[in-house]
Amino acid sequence: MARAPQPGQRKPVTLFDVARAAGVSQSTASRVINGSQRVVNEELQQRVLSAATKLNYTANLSAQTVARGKSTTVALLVSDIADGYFSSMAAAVMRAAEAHGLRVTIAVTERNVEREIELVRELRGQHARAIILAGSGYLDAKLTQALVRELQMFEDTGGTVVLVSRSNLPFAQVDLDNLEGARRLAAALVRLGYQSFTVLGAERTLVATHDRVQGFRLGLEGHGIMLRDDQILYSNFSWEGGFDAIQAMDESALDATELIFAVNDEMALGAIAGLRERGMRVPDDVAIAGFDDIRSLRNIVPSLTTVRVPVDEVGRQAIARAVEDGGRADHKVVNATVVLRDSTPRRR
Amino acid sequence: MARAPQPGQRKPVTLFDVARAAGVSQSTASRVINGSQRVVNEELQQRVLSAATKLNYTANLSAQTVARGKSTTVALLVSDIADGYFSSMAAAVMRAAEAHGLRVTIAVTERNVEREIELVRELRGQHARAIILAGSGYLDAKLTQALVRELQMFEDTGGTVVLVSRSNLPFAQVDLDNLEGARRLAAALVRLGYQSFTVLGAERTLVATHDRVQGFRLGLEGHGIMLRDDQILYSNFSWEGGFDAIQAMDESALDATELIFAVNDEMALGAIAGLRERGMRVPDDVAIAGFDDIRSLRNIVPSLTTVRVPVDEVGRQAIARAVEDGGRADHKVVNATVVLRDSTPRRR
DNA sequence: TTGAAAGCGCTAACAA
DNA sequence: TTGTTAGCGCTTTCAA
Repeated sequence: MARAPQPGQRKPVTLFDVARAAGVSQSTASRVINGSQRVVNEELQQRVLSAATKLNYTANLSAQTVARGKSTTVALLVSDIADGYFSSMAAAVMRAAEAHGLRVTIAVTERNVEREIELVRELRGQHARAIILAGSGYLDAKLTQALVRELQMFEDTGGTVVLVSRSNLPFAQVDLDNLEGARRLAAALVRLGYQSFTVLGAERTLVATHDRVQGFRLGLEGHGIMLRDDQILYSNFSWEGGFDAIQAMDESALDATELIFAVNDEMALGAIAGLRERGMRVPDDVAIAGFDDIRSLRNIVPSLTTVRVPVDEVGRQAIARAVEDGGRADHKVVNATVVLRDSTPRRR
Repeated sequence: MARAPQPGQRKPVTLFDVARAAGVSQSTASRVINGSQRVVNEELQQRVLSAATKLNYTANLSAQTVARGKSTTVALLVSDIADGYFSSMAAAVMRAAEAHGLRVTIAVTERNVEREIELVRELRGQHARAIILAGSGYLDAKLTQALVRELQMFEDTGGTVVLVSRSNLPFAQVDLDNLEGARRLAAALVRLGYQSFTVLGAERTLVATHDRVQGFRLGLEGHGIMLRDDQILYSNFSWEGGFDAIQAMDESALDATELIFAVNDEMALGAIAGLRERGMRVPDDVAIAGFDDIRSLRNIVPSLTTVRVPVDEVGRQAIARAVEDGGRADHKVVNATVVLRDSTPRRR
């Protein structure tokens, strides 16, 4: 039953009101305003439109969603919206979505798979058109299984799942060539004369960082340099992770390192802060490289060598996958390109 | 009429299905699951709950919104989600919202009032519980008027409008003490020995930046230093704005400047890049200070003097205003605190 | 305490 | 081309 409008609250103008004002049926008004295939008489069209304007009508999205059984909203799941990488990604996805007349709602997983699963459940209830999962992407078999189940249920009810930079799951994907990017970076650094490395990895269970570590290792091996396991330090996928990892390094290991590769820029920046704290200069005492090319790098001196991820392209591709409903398990790889800067000068 | 489910698509489980499985009426199921005031028999309660779990039921939010005539979603309007200030604000608002069981949808205005107005219209259609307007806030009378009209219509249909750091409109507000913060910063800088200043303002029409410029001016005047109009440079409220402003400064003006105050950190960082380009060092050749204390400042060397805006507190206050429906035109001021760092060393 | 039934605003199949 | 009407999934009043 209708609840009584609160005192001081006006009932919103509905399509019914518009139809009455224009002297047509509600269906005709619907056809004119929210555009169906059917064609409507020019004059009625005008009458409806001007009635809508006069009454200041706006469509009730929820009602449309209920009636149509599907919405025009895609959900973007990120770990942390305050992180430079994810906020750029969000901006890119929103830009791309607009071109398709889609709304984007952002949800934050806080790097927590349980929460991720819960969010997917909620989004199923919201009839989201698609879910774009950016970031995280754990290798943990059990949790992944639960997540996959939930995602599958989402697709069963008509939604599309798009994975960004996280592999091995049976859904549409936009992949970064993390492996190739890191491999080429390693090769370029060796060519610059670097010989001894320390890698700052993130949680082993993260697919993307795993690939970046592997790629870097392969790149070195391609030039006959072996990366020992004790030259890989695992930490959190964040600024703090990079900072802490450096703080925890012992003196001799640090001294033996010519270059530190952090699997993402935030970690690299944290590492730089950590090095500064320990009285070491970049690149004089140790060189450093990151991955992502986040926007805030433009403020860093010396400029940071990194691998650029074209977020705009990633956003476009993610939305493209989200709207093509046929493309289940469709796969698209976006290239990442090495950007050499001052933090890794030519050696000797 | 019901559309036929697409091949391969399962119809989502509805409350009706749950009720039938539990052998109760739909109303009872509704009361159990989506909690009304009414009390339900313990045993039925269990039956409904277990049926829901077994069937993997999730409520259809849109349907709830339609039936209830109001939603649990608050909308956050920001200029640019990739901007460090706004993405932190978004994170803070989302955190605060969760504690109240509210969803947040983020919309991007691209610093465009027309777009802002359009978004508010849409949100009225979506029955958003509240709209939080962060950033921008123009002084332009005509556009502001149109925006206010739209916001008023939003409130007329039962929503709450919350303005963050933008004044003089008849809605609930969370205000930063931009004026006081800037005033205290100026005072602190004079005490450090600075005497000649250049201010990088943003579009004159932005309320927040206007207050920051005024506050800074007042702070200087308090110590007998006058800020001439030609010592205030107006530019865009962004990194590029700061960069460009410095590029455009003439040599003599730059030489005469001991300290540059940019009305936000992004501009300050842009300005630093601009100075670097012109071969000037910070703080040796010129000191610099910003406003906001955005997260990425932790990567900046020398560290940047600024005025800290406690975004978490702002987010909490904004959500608090959003939920208390009585509080129309309620007003809350959040303090900003001066943080002196290496970019403004003691002079002489 | 429970259920039947009306209604939220909108869409779409069907008949005219 | 237009209108009538049933229905989307849910809430809530009202009567039992």
